[in-house]
Amino acid sequence: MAVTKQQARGLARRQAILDAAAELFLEKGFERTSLSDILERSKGSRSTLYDQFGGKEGLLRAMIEAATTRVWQVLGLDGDPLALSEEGLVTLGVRFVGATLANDAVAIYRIIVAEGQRVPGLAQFFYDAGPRILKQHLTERFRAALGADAVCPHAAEDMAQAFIGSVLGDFYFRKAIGQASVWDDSEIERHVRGAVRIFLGGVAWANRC
Amino acid sequence: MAVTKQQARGLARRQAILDAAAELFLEKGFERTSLSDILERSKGSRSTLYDQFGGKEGLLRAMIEAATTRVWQVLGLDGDPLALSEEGLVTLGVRFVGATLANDAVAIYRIIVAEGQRVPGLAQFFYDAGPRILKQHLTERFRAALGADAVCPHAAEDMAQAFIGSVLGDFYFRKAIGQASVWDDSEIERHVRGAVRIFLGGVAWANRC
DNA sequence: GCTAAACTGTACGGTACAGTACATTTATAA
DNA sequence: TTATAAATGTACTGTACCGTACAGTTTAGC
Repeated sequence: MAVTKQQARGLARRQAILDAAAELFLEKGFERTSLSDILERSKGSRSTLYDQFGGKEGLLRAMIEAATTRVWQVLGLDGDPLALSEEGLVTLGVRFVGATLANDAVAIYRIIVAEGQRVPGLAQFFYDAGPRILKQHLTERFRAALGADAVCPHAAEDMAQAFIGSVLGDFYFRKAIGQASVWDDSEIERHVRGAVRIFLGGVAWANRC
Repeated sequence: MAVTKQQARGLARRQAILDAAAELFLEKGFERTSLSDILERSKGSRSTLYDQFGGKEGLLRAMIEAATTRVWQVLGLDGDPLALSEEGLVTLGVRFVGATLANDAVAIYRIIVAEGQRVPGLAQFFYDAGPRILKQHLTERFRAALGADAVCPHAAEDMAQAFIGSVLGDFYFRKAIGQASVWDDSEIERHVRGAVRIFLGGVAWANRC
């Protein structure tokens, strides 16, 4: 067989440590989580951790790679054709904002902000596996929606960027610093609608109540 | 006299410690800066530091309050009347993006992201003294530009938020995680112009090259 | 010159924690 | 059954660093 039972046993312990690390890192941050915390929760042994990950930083890398993929694929927008209508974009925007503000996603971002400078490749991986893919995805859908009307080469990308930025507003900024962790759904929708109106029709449209 | 020479001497030492702390915290982050580092650079004494600030966390508070004010007042936009023209908004946007991406400002944000959860009031102070004031300022200027045309009560605020969000794009997000620390000015301007066009005329206008 | 405030310098207790070493136990394969 | 691979448990080392104590020195005010 491809994976022997002994190897499977190793993988199981690896996963248990990884799960505990993910919980604790996301909960308390990287610096403030000790290896003993992780070993206590995973029922694993110090030696196993070093055998599998080489140390605390290796564990961080492994955890970020797993968690980033997991958290951001929730944002994988379905392939429905994108209509450039107010209702369509408001629905999309509300879903996008909600998923982006998910606690786990923001917690990973916090860790990357704190450790990304120091750990080579961490920020790059995170960005490529998360936000970058999302932006590309949205760009493609805007390009399709524009269809033959598209003239300017950057138009679809600019649109995706403007849509993301204006719909998110400063919600993400504030959530990252731990301010007002939960917003009212209706407040988010109201904001998204305002942004979508500007996005669709420009400043003049923003004035419609 | 209001301040005796002895008190002045105290204030000078306080400032020296504060300056050194600001440099080191912004350079290496809060957790990774030791009091010994700060004392070495400020030529101060451990006892003085504890007399003046009560400890490492008190020093952080004092440093954040000083630095936030300093860094964000650079963004204090002048009071020129705001014209809702492409060129006017592009100029404003480029200046705004440049100031927001200043190394010191982003470094403070990183510290707040890392420590804001744990130190009560820190994030609140930062947000109120920085981003919040800026948003209010911009909202007022949009309200004035709209003048009597304004009908919807939230219009000016929505506009300010959408403008900030779309003009910033993901530059701030990326800079915060330490990715691509410097962008070409022309790239920023190109992006800002794309955002401004959408902002002014909606999606349809984004297609003009 | 005397007094008091402010600052200096250094030493040390206590603690937390990453990483290593190694003897022991458990599970798998032959 | 026996050999081997994998995981465990624990103890230990070395280090970093916050916070405190305290004796000594500089500086200002009268």
